[in-house]
Amino acid sequence: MASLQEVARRAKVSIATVSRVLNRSDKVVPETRAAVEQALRELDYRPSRVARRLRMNSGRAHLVGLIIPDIQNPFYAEIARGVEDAAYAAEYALLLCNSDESIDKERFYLGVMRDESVDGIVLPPFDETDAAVAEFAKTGIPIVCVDRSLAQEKTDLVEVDNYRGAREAMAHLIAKGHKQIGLIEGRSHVSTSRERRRGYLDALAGHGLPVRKELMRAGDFKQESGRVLANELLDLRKPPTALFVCNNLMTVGALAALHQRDLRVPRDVAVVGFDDLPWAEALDPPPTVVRQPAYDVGRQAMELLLKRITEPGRPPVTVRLLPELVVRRST
Amino acid sequence: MASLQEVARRAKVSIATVSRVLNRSDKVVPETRAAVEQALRELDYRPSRVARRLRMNSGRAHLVGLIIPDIQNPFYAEIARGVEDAAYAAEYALLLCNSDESIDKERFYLGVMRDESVDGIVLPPFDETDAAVAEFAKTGIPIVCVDRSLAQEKTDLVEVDNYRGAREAMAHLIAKGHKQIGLIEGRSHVSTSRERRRGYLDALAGHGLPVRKELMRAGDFKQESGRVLANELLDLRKPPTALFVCNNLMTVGALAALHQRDLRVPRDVAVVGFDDLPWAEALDPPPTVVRQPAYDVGRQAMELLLKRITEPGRPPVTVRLLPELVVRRST
DNA sequence: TTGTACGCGTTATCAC
DNA sequence: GTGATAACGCGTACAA
Repeated sequence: MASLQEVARRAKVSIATVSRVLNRSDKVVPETRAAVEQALRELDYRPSRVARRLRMNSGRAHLVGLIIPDIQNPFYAEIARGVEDAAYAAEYALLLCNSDESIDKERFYLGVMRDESVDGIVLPPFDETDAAVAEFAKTGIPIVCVDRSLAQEKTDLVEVDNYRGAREAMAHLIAKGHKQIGLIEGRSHVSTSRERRRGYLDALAGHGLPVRKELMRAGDFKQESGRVLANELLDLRKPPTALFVCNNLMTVGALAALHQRDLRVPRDVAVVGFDDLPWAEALDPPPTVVRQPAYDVGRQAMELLLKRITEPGRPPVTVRLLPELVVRRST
Repeated sequence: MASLQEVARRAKVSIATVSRVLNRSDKVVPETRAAVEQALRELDYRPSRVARRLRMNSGRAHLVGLIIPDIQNPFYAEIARGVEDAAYAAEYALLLCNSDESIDKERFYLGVMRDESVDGIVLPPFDETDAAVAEFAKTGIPIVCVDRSLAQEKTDLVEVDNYRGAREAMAHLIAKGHKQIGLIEGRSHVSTSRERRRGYLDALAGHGLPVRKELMRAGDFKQESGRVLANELLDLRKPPTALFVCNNLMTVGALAALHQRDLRVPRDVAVVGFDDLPWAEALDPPPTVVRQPAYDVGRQAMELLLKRITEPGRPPVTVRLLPELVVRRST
């Protein structure tokens, strides 16, 4: 709780000198430096990050924000962990918020970020046209998008090659002989959904398979919608023999629906999910998934943010990481 | 980015008046109030949380810290979610940190909390004698412990009745006919470990079963130690017929070990874990666990913290929630 | 009822 | 080399 003032008094110097000892390697004669350092130790002085933040223009708060839909979703937890580790390594603290896939909550938290004068934020935008984020971008506070991209604003971005992941998933299903493949995607204005759908459609076309519109359903990334939509698909007169489900929670929901109908996976219906699941090996059956390198997404996003903070003029960069098809026993 | 200064200029009043309009319902004549409010709107004024924090003694930062071992552990993710929801409801922001069960990382982050002048923190202490937390408590910044308690300091605390949970788990196992029950606990200086071990021992004694020291192993709460210790137990000349594993990650590790040895659960070895697992129903086999109400732990902790912030003199409170034995198919 | 002025703890720019 | 001192944005005694 000791302030510069008190340290200065104890060391019988001015606060300017103390500050110099702390920050700049300005000219300070060894004796006074020693005296100051002793006072610093004796009082267990620690600079107030708050006062520092108030004084500085920006970029030195050593604080960044992370806004994600839900920390309980392992995909975002993994991203968060990547961000946090990179932040810790650079001695940055992290303001974490859960937006619940709600644009209003996201807007509220963006306000908090602004009011806290964070050095920058990391987030997956609500969708491609996210007005709250676009508006926030105008403040000049650095933004790094993860997972999902923005249509208008060009910001730093770390994403995964969703198109490729979808193509691989579909190629795998098709190689297994499936011709009627159901798609359960997320909200359709989200860039990841768009890309995965494109992969789905191109894969069908590439293998000379017809597109059946009724086999394509859009949910909201949550478990319940996976369950509901899987049931809808299975109620079709000509139901799909395989499901391509576009995120982890919806995959769990879809599997639950299959389970409840006593359908055997993969014999009756095969399933490929997007996003890996924790302890996938312990699941019944272990699901085949397109694994995203979520930890790296988070880590690299934070590193990009740090770069932008120190070098604001740098043109925005897009990092695209590769997903990986992990074949297990649901296909 | 507009400051009080600018709003005042625009409304042709002093900053004091603007501040009054914003904060206190002080006497401000309707006309000037209207003028100020218009200026506020026109400039899209938002108070700087940083400046406010610097000015105020404490308790009004609307910022709290949460330090947990690992956000990727679903138990802590659930607590975090509970804390965050309660914080959001009160318009508090959350500084989140992962301590990785490392006392040094915890100490580092406690420093950050102090430097950030948070209104309070929520955390499960490293162990009962956690010196870093004890030291932090001296700053007077409110602390609410969750999950684990402190031996010396008396702080607000939200915990689960671990003893009772352990007794129920053991009673269940014993009722199934098991007499050789292995215990895989966490670090032994942690309050939860102590209580669960006590439950294990008392259950044995209560049913007239002998204690075999070699059946009791202490790990570090992480998955790998669950695997290693399960293997050690199974390598015993007289191996246990059932395992009581004291947290979620170690349970997963233990199940993996059993799997790898091609042992059937529960036929060859039965398993009860502490902490529920996400998608437990989809696991093979769905594990019997002692479920902790983690979300409520987090929510109530945050609510306790808010109470303490507004009423610092209040004597510390302990809230003890009940766990629940969820019988599934690993026993 | 409203305005002036101070202080919160820093950093940085001047003088000396 | 070192020391005053002016910001940063806000809340609040105190004066008007």
